[in-house]
Amino acid sequence: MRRIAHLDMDAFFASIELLRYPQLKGLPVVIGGGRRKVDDALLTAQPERDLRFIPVADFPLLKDYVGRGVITTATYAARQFGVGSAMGMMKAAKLCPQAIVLPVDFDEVRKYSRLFKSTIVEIAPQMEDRGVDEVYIDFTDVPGGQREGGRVLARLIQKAITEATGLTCSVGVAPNKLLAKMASEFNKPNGISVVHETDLQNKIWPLTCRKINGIGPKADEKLQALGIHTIGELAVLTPEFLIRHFGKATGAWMHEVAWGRDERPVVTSSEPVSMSRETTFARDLHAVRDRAELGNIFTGLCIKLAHDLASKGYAAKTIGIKLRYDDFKIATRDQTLVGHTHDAAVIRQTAGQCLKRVPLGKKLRLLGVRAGTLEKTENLPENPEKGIFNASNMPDAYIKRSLIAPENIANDALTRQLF
DNA sequence: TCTGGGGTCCTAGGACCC
DNA sequence: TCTGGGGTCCTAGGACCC
Repeated sequence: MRRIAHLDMDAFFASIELLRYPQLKGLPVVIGGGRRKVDDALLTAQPERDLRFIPVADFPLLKDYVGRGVITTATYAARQFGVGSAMGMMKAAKLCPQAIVLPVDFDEVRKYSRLFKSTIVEIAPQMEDRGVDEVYIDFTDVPGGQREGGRVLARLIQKAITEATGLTCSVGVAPNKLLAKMASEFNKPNGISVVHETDLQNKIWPLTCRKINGIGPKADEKLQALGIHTIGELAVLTPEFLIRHFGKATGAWMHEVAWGRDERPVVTSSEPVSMSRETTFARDLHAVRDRAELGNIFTGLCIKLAHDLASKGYAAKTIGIKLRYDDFKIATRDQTLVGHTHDAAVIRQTAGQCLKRVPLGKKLRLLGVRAGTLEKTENLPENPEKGIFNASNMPDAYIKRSLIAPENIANDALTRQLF
């Protein structure tokens, strides 16, 4: 019988900090940043990390440090105050003034991430990576994986992870990934939950539709408008009805998941589809008035992206940009090249072409550069005509095929001058 | 005091090729 | 020459997830 586990680490980022600073145990702590700048500012301001154990309220320059940052995670003590991940840092500070703010230590997070995953793989080799703190594990063919519906193996893995890392995790075991993911939420923290097909009515159907991995705020809003709140209510609807309201693929999928059906395999390895770098500015910038600053940031992003690609051994055939305006509206443009590149100059030039096709009247909040249609560098031919482009061997007609109407390319003096 | 950064997948129209 | 259909690529936007 197929047994799939979903495992996620409990308050991963926060727990790592608590491990390092046990004196914070039981106190409300919010871990934030996301922006390197914030982290750097905090570390510069308080090189002795102990000095940072100051409540947010006593942090007069907080805004300068956290700026537009959001919370990555919060300890359970902080969550009591309604503080949660993805919340703006300043809002969290208001909700819980006694909270202590710490920056994310990404190197440390990666270290623990590798550690807990390698611990799992030694016990159960079929593991799917779902981010720094989450995995799926196929228990089906692991010795003992069927005992007590998977509970015995879950307990073994949980214990091994705690021994190796000092951290706790929650595990859900079920017939498939969909149900395993929901099950891992049932008993947090440090819990195990086993779900069988027969539990569908009593354990799954009472849950809100939002608990389904794949139903987000938009789909939920539509369902609410139709009077559907729980998964049980969703299960009653015919596929035809759902297809009428949500389209062919989504409608059919919704019906399947409401009945707890999911045949997706546990995928142990995959190739990246795209890589990107983006940054939210400390203040909104204008393409004309803040030209120099914007240009520097833009070039910096291209250089970082080129470095990411090269260091991971990939080259990209599609280069794109992403803008977020001050009103939070997003625009993207991309362009496909005749060959692949991981060269910063080529990326910068192509991304610059993209920028010419986007309205630049409004102030900008975010700028991003993206590389898509990736190929392993080692799989590309040596011949520069088809292989890897850099600034010196790039052909004049390096754009794959122009599907962009000329009138959509700004060619006025100002735009030419800018990019 | 609004709302980070890095991803995946899907849709949809038009171009283009056979 | 006309007509149509299928398949794939390119681009833009959007939903969703960690």
